[in-house]
Amino acid sequence: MTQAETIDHAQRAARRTLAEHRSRQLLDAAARLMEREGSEAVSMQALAAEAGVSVGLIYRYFGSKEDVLYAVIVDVLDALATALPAALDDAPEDPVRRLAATFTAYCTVIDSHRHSTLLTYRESKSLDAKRRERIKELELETAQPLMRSLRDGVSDGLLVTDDAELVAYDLILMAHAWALKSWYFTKTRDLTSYIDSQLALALRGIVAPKHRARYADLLR
Amino acid sequence: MTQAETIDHAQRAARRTLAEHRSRQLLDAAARLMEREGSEAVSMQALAAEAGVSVGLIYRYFGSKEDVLYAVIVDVLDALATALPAALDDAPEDPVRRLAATFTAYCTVIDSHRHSTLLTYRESKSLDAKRRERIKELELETAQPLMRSLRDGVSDGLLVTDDAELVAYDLILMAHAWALKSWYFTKTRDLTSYIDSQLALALRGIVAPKHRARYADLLR
Amino acid sequence: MTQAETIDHAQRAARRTLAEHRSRQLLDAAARLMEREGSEAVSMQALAAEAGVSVGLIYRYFGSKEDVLYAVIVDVLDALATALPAALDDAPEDPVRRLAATFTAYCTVIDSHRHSTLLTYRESKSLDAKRRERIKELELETAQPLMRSLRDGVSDGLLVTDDAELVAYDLILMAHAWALKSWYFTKTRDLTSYIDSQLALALRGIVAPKHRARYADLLR
Amino acid sequence: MTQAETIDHAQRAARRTLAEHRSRQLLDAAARLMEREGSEAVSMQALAAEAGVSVGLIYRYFGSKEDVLYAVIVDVLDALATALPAALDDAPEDPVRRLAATFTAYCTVIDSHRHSTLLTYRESKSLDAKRRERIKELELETAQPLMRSLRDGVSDGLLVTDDAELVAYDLILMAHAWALKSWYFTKTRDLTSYIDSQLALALRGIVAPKHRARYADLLR
DNA sequence: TATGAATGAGATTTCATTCAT
DNA sequence: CATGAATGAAATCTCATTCAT
Repeated sequence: MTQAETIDHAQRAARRTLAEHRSRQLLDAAARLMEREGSEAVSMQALAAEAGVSVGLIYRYFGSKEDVLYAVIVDVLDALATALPAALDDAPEDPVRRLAATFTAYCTVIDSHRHSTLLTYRESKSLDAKRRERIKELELETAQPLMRSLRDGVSDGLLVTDDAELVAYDLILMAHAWALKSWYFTKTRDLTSYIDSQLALALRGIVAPKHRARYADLLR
Repeated sequence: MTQAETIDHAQRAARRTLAEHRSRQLLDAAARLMEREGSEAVSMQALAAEAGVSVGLIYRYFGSKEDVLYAVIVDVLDALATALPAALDDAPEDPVRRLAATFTAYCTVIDSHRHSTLLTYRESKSLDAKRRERIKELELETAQPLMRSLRDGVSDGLLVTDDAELVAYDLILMAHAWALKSWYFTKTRDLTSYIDSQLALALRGIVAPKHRARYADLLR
Repeated sequence: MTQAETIDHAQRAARRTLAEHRSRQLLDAAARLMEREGSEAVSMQALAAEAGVSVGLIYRYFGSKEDVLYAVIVDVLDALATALPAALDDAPEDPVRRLAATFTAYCTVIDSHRHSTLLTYRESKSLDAKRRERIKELELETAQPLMRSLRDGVSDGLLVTDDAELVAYDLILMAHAWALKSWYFTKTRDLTSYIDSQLALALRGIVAPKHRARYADLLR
Repeated sequence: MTQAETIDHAQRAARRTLAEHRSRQLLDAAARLMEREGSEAVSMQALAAEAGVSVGLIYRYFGSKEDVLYAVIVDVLDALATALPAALDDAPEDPVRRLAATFTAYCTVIDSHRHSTLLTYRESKSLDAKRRERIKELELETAQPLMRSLRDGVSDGLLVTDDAELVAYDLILMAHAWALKSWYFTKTRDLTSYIDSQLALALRGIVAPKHRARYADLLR
């Protein structure tokens, strides 16, 4: 490697780092802004002001407003893609408990990205078809960890369902509902009790009768 | 009643009819528009074009764009307020079957107002606080028929749950999900099988073990 | 005169009467409306509502909104054209006292048409050149009675001025000012004391020194 | 001061200068536009076209159309607030001559802002209550220099009046009249002779009889 | 790389005017 | 003669995007 190549390499790395740093800075600003102003009124001007950069700069890192929106949404999905497997790292072997751990992690991520989650429902209209498809795909991928535990549970005879897909999606909906209907749920519950209640309800529908005693703690 | 009064009366009636006709025409156009354009591009221009009237005319029947949006959303809630009690008219006495009938009606209404339902999630941001509150109230009212059947079922020892509110809301979410995630669910299901599956799943979580046999048809 | 002609004649007269009645009704409504809403917001719709007729009907008696505006303004000028000569009917022979009587009548008419007077200043922009000219002419005509008294006073050696035109116009301005700056003048004065003060001030500038004693009452 | 700070400082100064430049450019364009179009058609489109900028840019410097209107009006009042004291700098000590100098300056400013002055009468309706109040206050302040000279003249026994406020306001009206009724006055007079005539007329009403000889030049 | 002034298309809303009844 | 529903041009304002510096 020549000296020039080394410098070039270092420069490119630095540039990539800066780019990542900027993206994060902007995404965080977007989250902060939505938290404060309510996930509406996310104009490029407002975003620039919140991030402490110029509007022009945003266009250096994102091609369009749609790009920013997309990135914010993907950010939640990325967080889920990271958090769900991580939650399983120190979870027990038991598929039902793994399912519980996954659902808990799901809800926790949604809670910390409440406004971005709303954005998924509100603004995905302004995304083009391709991106909308990609988001759907990513969302489906977040269902996989739930589905895996479910299927394992069924294989082991712990759970009973002939439609794991539907169950998984219902669980996802329950998690999303925490963001979508927080005005309702937070009136009488905090996140922990919401998770417990929903989990109990869902599990009661699928835990095999003869194993219910074993999960008494989860079924309330 | 003099002749003049009769005419006056007739005219006023005609005018009221026209007003209702126009409102309906506009609301239907809004629904159609969202159906075709994907619930984006709900501009007053587009709405006027779709309804085949002028922009100005919309403002004779609705005070603002917000008014139109609100009316579209309330329309769904009104349909629910009408359909849910109606569904119970020729439902059996059994609370569990009444619950099933209510949920079925709920899903059916949502299905026929799929795009308006999406609007509730997408555009309620552009509604002022008062209207947003009113919509929440109306939505909660749609939970009442579900809740009533649930509580009756619990009183009769047919159902077991200590959180009827949560169960009711989960059922509503499942109904809404048919609109929100139709891109996913319609891939492998039609409305009827969606209703059956969700109902089976939900009921399995709450039907008292000793009465499960009685509802074998509902629990699949 | 044939019978047909008689009927025709009677009909035409009735029609003319109706037309006059309608015009008056509308002009009065306009005045009332401006009084209440502040001489802005005089839309044809609002005018129709205030007059208790339909918008369409206004167009039967006035060709356009401009016509209505013009008629309202001319109404004030007509009132002046009637009131000023009338005020001189039972005024003394003395030119100075006739001047005082004319000014008093001028101010009184302006006071009772305060909002229409404002309209002259505010909306004459939206009148076409021809009408604007006509209004100027009519306004100049309202200056004539003042001018006549002034000139008579000068002939009789009671008044001293070589620019009766300017004095007359200043008096008109003082009268208009009661409408234009009522927010200021009404704070400390009523119409009568306003007239007295302005008259005293104006007369002190033009009454011949040797006749001042004679008008001590007017000069305060 | 570091180099960066210097640059920063310079940039901010440049920006302030640009902002002032733009405001002036827009205010001047507004005046020009009204001059040409007769103070009607002051639409944001027209203003932008006249100023040679885009509509959007106007909103960077003024929050609303009302803001622009207000600024144009305040511009005249500012010009008066500057010009009236300045006129007294090289005026003689004599209160009557100072009064004359102030009135002359007042009329001169009005003459050079004729169209903006009309705007005060025509468009103040479209200003909100707060701004309307502020304009009234500023207008009253322009009366102060006149009032001061008047009171000084009364103290010195040169002028006689028990209502300096009214006299001052009449002088202001006379100045405004040059803009309001220029169609009439400019037919036979130029600004200078208008000022002389009005001043002579006003002073004749208030100069103490025994001092009239001293101001023969002003009283004609 | 970074700025932010400038653009202009597009959105909502008003209201004078028309015309079928 | 009278109505008022319907029209649509025009006005104000916003905001994603560009570009000269």
